[in-house]
Amino acid sequence: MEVILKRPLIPPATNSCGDTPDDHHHKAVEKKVRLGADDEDGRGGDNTIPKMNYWVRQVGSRMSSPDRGGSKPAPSPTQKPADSLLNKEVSASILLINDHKLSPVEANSRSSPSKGKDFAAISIKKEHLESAKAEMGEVREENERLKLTLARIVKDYQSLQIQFYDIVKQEQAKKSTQSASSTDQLVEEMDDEADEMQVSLSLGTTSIARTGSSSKKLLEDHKGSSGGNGSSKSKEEDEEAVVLNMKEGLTLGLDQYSKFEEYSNSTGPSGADAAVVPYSNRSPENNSDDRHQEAAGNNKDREVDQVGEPWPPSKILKTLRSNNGEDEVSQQAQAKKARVSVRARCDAPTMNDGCQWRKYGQKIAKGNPCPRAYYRCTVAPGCPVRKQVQRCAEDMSILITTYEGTHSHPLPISATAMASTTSAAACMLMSGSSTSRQTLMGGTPSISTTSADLHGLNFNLSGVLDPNTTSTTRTSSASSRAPNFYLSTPSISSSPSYPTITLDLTAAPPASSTRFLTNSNFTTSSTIPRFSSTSFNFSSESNTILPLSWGTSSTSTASTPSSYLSYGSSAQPYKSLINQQAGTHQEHLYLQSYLLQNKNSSTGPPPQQSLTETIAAATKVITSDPNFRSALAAAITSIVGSGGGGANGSSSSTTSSNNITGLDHTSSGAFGLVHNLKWGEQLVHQAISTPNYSSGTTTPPGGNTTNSGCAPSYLNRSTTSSSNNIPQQGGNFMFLPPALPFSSKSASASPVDNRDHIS
DNA sequence: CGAGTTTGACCGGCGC
DNA sequence: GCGCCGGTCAAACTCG
Repeated sequence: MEVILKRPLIPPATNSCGDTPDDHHHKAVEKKVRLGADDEDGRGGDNTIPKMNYWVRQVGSRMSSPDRGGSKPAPSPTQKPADSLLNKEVSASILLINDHKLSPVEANSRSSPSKGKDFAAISIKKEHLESAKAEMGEVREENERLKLTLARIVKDYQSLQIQFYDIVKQEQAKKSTQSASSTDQLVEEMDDEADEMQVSLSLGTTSIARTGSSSKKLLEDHKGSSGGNGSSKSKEEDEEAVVLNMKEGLTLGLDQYSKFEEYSNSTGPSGADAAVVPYSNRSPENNSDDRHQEAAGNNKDREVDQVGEPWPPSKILKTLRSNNGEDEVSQQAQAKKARVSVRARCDAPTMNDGCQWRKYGQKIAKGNPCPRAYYRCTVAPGCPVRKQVQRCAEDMSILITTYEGTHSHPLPISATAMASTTSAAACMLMSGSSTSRQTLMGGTPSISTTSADLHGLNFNLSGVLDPNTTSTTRTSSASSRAPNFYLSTPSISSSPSYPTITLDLTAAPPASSTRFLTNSNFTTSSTIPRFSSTSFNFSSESNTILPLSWGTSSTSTASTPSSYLSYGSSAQPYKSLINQQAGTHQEHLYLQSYLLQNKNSSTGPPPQQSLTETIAAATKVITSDPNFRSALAAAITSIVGSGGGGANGSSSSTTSSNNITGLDHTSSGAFGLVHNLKWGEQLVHQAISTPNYSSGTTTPPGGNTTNSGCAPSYLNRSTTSSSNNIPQQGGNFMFLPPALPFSSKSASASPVDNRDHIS
């Protein structure tokens, strides 16, 4: 499986366009195999068709991307999976034809004017056609080979997993004669092992709900059998569940952290009898269960278990300890308390990350004159995610936002970047990062500090200190001197009970810092909402801080006091997804394009970069953790595809629509894909039902209407710019008009925080 | 009037 | 046991 997933990640040799026929070859094969996997799934669930459309759309976008001059319309949104597969065949041929720059029709039509002169050309074109056909045949052959390989691997995996569960069952049957607690422990261990087994396989967009529920179902079955009533669940059912589970795991997603939480939930107050709550079916009340354990006895009357029975906090802990053992408790507690801290220069009260937050408290923390504000996610009731916002004591321009928890709801697209980044960081934090460091260092272990020069940014995995303490200031000053992108590990954190990973966005390489200061007045066609500025200062050394306009407004709202994020104000808020699809055709550009971009940065105007890419790069580093590397690889590759767009931008050295197109493709595509990977099923759900978000903030004290809150500039790009630059490719996604527009009023702009500026 | 913010009080964890 | 501290609650308040 992994071979298939990793396949497109192999950076092929690129031509001047950063794309190769071989590149196409890989993509076509990979996508087709992907479809084949879905076909084998054979269930045709709700998530299947959108996935198909997604892949089909990718091919379609390639066909008609502007720089390729294709014109074939993409398949219809209602295209069925079988048609999609058929379309793959057609697409492969078209792709190959595109590689040779001419379609057969073009070859015929253009050959008429001067026949004698063009005779050689025609023959050449015929040769191209022949070679294209030959390549098509190769693609088909390799497709078949890969399908066979996939089938064989699936089969092997099935048999292995069946054997595994048989062994587990046998052991369980033995141990069932012993104490019940030991049985539970075995089941937990089995759960762990099963989850571990799935890490490499459960790359599933499907996932959280179905994989989780099915595995839980399996575990329930085992539990039931251990209790003496297991005969009701046959082995065949178990195996079926295993197979189902495994097949679902073929898709790509990032659900480990969520799974971890779910797992935690399943080991809740009632121990082995805990109700299993599928992730997607969690009600807010169920979600509040997270808080039960997270709080671990924090507050008085809110401890209600899933059947409504009150559980005193102490009892929860006691039960947890008795059922799972101290280690597991601590592990869960750690997982619950994993935090991701984002440091960024931001003049606005809070960093607008696309989510809605409600402030529920404020406290003066020790060692920092600036109060720390506590926010709770209000996108969905009961969402356990909290964030703390505090200004750095030494540098008031640095805003430290610490996220905790995982969203229990589909996220607005504008929020997916930060959410995926923080989630990935939390995953890395919880899964251990030593190996990832090695990976980054090309196999050289480095405990204290590891850096990777990626995308022109220096990434440091270092023992940076907890941002929530005074030691953060040392980090800040350090980052000021050494423009590194810090990903701190909790190993040296001064608050060991809260392992925190820090994404330090305050620093940038001096040589390229100007790129982050680019004032991106995109001049596009008049209908496109224009950003007055999407600049974002990452440089802590240069004090040339441009006015930040995170929550930039569209042309229609530019004169209004409140500024809106483009996501909400855009007429077609979901087009970013389309861009995403269109943009992923450059996913193979990977690192080279960025390196190229860096090389070219001195010769041309600075390319448009944004926090998008920085966060994306951070995600890259974060997810280099082996547990998630394979799952995230595609996402990161896509993210780096934004570098491809940037590279194009640097070469074209304009802010023309083409350039913007590249940015749109890539930035939105990057995070859209991340989102798609991580919340794959939710993505579809989102595209259909997620309410429109206008998460802009209120006007800051300065009265700058475009300077509203720190929001990554990609939030603007990914949405506003997509109005008419990107061909829609027939729209394989169904984008319904937002039914529930969120208020544009900020939930996070706080006068208190404004006071921070004064102080 | 509802939604969001403010702010003093309260609680639990932790170190001494 | 006591005090400190981080985190949270909830009534009062503000604002649109």
